[in-house]
Amino acid sequence: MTVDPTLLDDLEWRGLLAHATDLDALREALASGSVRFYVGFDPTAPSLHMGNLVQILTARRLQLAGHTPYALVGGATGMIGDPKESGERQLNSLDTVKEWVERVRAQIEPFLSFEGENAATMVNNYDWTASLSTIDFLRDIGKHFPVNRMLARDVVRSRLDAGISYTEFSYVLLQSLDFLNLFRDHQVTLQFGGSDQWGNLTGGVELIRRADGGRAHAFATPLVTRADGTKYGKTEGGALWLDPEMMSPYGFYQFWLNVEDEKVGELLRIFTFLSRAEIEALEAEHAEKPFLRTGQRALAEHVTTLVHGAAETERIKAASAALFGGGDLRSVGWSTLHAALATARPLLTVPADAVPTIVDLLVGTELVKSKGEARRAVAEGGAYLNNDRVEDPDYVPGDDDLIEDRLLVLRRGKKSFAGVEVR
RNA sequence: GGCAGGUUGCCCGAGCGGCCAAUGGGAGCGGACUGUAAAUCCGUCGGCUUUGCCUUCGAAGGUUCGAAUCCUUCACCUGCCA
Repeated sequence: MTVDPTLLDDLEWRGLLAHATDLDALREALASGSVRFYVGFDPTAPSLHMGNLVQILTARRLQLAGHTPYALVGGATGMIGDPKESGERQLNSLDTVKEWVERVRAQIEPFLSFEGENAATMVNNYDWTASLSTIDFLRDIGKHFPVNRMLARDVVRSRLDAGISYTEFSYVLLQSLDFLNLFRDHQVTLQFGGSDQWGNLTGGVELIRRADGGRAHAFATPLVTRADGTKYGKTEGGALWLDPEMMSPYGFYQFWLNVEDEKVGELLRIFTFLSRAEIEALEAEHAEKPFLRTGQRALAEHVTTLVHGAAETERIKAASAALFGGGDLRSVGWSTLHAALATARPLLTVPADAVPTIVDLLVGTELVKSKGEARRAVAEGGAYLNNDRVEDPDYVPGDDDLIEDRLLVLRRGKKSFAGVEVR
């Protein structure tokens, strides 16, 4: 298998190397042939999200460069829980973890190739962890972990006041054991993960050295944050899920389209497979004519295509054009408009002989959470019917408001649309 | 173990018997400006059958015409002394 010698430089240029063990040694290893590497995903939710996508795409980059992926789902580690600063995790039942493992597995698979010389392999750490005896675990693994070192880790230290269970404290041993097992049984010599995983990554490298005298490598990808340094999804609607049931592909596309100017270049590097030349061209164009939002459009299109496919992305682009086009909605055409609104969120159907007030429609379409909020939206001038501001909270749409006799387009603020079908 | 203090809306944090759905800041939301960006300014920010009513100020009781504010018990947290 021939490998792409420029891989590491490309990763570096894309800003994907936040931390790494000896870079020169890693460069040498990657140049000498197809390296077996692994990246793990714990089933902490029914779906992976934007943060995990960084790892998935990075794994794909390595595979495209000729290296051999082992994608690990954490059936075992998901039962324990990686310590996080905000506090102790709630343990999930075995059934829940098993279900989530399958969902996560299905989300990863489309991004990797399971054929050819460097075919990917899926593994589940439950397979080699579940049967491990406590005695063996403590003797063979635990002996290599000095508690004083474990206590010095940032996450652990940050939890010492609030408290941390022995369960979570032990997590690093399990993840390190994964690396050791894959090293022994599959000659896996590289692990990467998010920068919050750095301690766990080096834990594995160190265990391999202590237990087997082996040499392994690790690197961490950066945490993707907003321009002001806060986490994406932390404050607003929640995480950016990859599952279309948990986050509509339309909402997913809109997220990328609305990214801040100063983040576009960085995100194009991390989340697309566009070449360096292509990205630099986009950045140049964006710098010159930022109002065209060329970078955001390219970003939204490419990432949405990666996650939801080209056909879905085309539908979303058409929907976005219809809703944000700025022209007369009546000229868009019923079927296009209907599809566009349905893409944004489920349509509300109301009987023609009992059309509710604008306030009730806002609540019914879930554009607002309560009637109070709906009244406020109207008072603030943030409620629109067919792109015209509505000022009377008791307004009841009449026949003249219907587009092609059966459709109402509701809008809350600048960006949130909902369709109402009258029949 | 002793002494002192704290627990308020999404977060931080005022209030210390009626004028309190509760000051202020942040986040969020809306408007203006713009480019479905950022910054800025303005507004808004528990619910409802909305000139009023209902549920909120750690939990449960109590005092009072009336409590987030006073008393009692309980739970948790933080300082100081052992």
